[in-house]
Amino acid sequence: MDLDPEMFDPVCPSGALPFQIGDKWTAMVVLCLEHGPRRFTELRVPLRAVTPKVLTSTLRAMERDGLVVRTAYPAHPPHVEYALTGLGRSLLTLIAAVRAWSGAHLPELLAARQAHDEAAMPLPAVAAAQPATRVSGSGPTGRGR
Amino acid sequence: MDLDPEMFDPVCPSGALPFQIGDKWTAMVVLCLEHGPRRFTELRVPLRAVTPKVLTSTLRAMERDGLVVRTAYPAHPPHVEYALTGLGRSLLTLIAAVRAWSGAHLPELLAARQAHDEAAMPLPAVAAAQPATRVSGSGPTGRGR
DNA sequence: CGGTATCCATCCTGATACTG
DNA sequence: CAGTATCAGGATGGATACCG
Repeated sequence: MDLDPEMFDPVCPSGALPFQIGDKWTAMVVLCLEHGPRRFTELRVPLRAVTPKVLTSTLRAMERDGLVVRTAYPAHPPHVEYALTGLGRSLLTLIAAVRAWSGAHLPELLAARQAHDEAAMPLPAVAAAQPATRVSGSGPTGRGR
Repeated sequence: MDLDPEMFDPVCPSGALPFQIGDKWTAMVVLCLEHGPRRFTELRVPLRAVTPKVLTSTLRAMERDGLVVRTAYPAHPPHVEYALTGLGRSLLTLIAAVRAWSGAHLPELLAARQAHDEAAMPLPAVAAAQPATRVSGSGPTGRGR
């Protein structure tokens, strides 16, 4: 009917963000830089001690996409600061929208997930206690990161 | 200064969406179902022939999270329809916000990326033609899905 | 039609250790 | 301090083939 085979841009599926922004750390880095520049080690604190390798690759990709600027002050010990660009700052409102959705709907999603999991895998003790109770559950559902 | 070590919820980093929603296909499935229920095979068309295995696991996870409902009509040949729930529909406005950001800023992001890549890796012919031109570029930048 | 079953290629992330 | 180098593990996405 109205499902167009070319409905989605192959470069940017669903008109969504280039995937980098949807990765594990980018949004968090943007939030960490919201109130001003931060240093490499400062960023690692709220990011639950993400390893330097991962933080480096995240920051490099963000720099490449014009979301942050890296400033190195020639000194010993080294001093490097990361700051949001205007483009990076523009993500703040979008991230706020995501957080608003989570605040409003995440509990419902989590409840649905829990109900689904419990229906598919009833407590063994209870299931065993009710001999003829039909289960009708579907197979293993597991997924979920 | 104000970077709180517990700034981010470990269950839902950055207050962002549970990761499933950020996966490769979920947002697209939501958009495909915007105007009414669709059948399994119908969904594969705009999704660029995603393999049945991947579409199945995406839909199962969405069902688990209460984003879609699956309805099977007992008939031959089989007839199964997927429809958005209220929760799934609530994602439409969020996805619209994402698309709006892309429309407004993606060109800028892509331009920054291209400029960065060209600066790091100038055309060999041009570079070779200018003997003493300093390059100063940083190392290999590659990433980018 | 609407899936499953296998196998496979990455990709991403992380732990650990070392350096200018 | 701000990274880089190496190695390893797991999850994701996909190709291909088969089934009720």
